Amino acid sequence: MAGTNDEGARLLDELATLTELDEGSPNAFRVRAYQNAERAVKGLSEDVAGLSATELAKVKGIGKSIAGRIREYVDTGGIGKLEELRAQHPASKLALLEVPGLGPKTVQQLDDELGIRSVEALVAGLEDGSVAGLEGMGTKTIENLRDGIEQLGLTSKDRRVPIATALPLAERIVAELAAVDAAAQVAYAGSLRRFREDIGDVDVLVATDDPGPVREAFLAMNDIARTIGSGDTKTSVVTRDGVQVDLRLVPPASFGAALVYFTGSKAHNIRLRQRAIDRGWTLNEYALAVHRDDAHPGPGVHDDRDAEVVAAATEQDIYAALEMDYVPPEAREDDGEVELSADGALPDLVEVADLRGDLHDHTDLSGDGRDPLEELVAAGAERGLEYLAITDHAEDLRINGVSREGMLEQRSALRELEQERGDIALLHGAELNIGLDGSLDYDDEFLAGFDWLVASVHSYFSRSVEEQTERVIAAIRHPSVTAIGHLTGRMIGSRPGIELDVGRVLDAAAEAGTAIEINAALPRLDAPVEVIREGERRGCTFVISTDAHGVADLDRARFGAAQARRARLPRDRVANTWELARFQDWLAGLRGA
DNA sequence: GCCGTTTTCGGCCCGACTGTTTTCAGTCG
Repeated sequence: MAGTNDEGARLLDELATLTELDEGSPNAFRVRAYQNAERAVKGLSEDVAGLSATELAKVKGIGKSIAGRIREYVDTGGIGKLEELRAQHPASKLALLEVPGLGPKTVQQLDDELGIRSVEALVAGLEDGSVAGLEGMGTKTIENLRDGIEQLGLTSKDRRVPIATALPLAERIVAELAAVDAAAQVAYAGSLRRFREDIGDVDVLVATDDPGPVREAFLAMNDIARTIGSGDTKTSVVTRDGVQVDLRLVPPASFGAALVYFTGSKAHNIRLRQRAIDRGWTLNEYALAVHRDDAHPGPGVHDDRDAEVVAAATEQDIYAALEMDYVPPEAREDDGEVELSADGALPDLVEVADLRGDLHDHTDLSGDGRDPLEELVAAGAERGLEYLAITDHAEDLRINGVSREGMLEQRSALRELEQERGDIALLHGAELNIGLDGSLDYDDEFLAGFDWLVASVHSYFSRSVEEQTERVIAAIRHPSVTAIGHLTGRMIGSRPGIELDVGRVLDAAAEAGTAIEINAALPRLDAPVEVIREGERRGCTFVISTDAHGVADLDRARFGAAQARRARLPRDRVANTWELARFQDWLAGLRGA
């Protein structure tokens, strides 16, 4: 899908970094222009290869010059300007920007005055004292650079933590701090709150008038290995797992403004501030307030008497003041949501409470499930589910698949249980294994006896795009298959997904009516956001499933809803938000067709 | 380098922190 767009965006990113170094300032407007163009290219649904320079220049964020560079890349495979910059600033010099405390100015100074163009050369310069001779290099700076180099790779910005690690950590910290009396409100923010699949560091925000006890409670937590720094408003630590956590302490009246600010994304915030400026206001982490040039309170002083506050206490207040619909954190990436919310055109997005059914659940009948049928069903009913599909692994999965006899026994037990309870509709299903050739477990007649069938890939992850696409499409087109489970099979941070021709797969799913699962397990979050978006454009139906292997897993439905919001998927495209009658009608049509 | 119901020039988001200086530059998020 749009391979040239990905590569084009990557080249623009490199152009931005090299230009930053070349211009010596991260705020050089040319740098931001490249970064904006990069995001514009990423957000395009068409392939840049098919667009003329004139068409490209019409895209917001891309002007005449960058349009020309993109065409140059499409036509020749490279960009002259980029080659030029690469020659001037070798990759080893770019790596210096990764050293904490080194920015473009200092990197250029090191090169100009000492010819230092790599981390190795910097280490040598620190050893022999030549760096210490530079202007502005005091003993503290030298020490920080030494420490920074040592930490490279440990807590550097490049180290990405999978959401499955970061989110439980953040929730543990939030729970612990919420128990402190002085903490009025506690939340995690940053890219984690935006539900990115991997994050750099964890940001935790606490509203308090009395920072001392909050900070103490934080520093006393078991998870913490060492403290990087601690001030009145910010404390940074590294956990035993090597995850950096920043604690931010803000006045309660500013909590909403701080939450917006620290949730980001940076690009989204810039758009909000622009809207503030357009209205004669200014937006920062303390408040949305009337802008006054003559009333600069000075650094560190934020006296509300000096500025007329328009909104600050809640995020909702701030968005409302900016004449926007509230934008859920997952959608704050500045890829169209600002315009949509300003126009009142954001689609209705999925909340966990909208999920009436769960359609991928394992009991202890298959080897990897933990809880018996009765307990899982009871737990589903307790959580307010109106329908539940039991989908144990079918016989092809050698380790823990279920025989025909086992399935039939489960079916009668399930029908009986449904009658007895009367408070939840039960579907008898299975999770089928998609073989390398697209074949499925059992035979067609036996498959037709199930109410709901999820087909998923569990093996042969490294095959050609063509093979993978064909096997998945074969499963999609099978008349008894109702959904495709964890489409790519990826495990975030540890296993890449299978390579698919996503467009062909999604078109086949849209045509057959087979639903695409949004698997809510944090290590999976599969289908990925880009695939969901593409599927929405191509007319696919989705289901959000917990893939529960035990009662507790039912609670991760909220992660599936978050993934759907991140993809900005309209609620009505998710079949398990539908009331039972509508869901059953749809299912009957799907299986009868 | 991009953009425009104050448009073809003159803007471009905002503040904290650090270290090094005595009023600020660079870095970071």
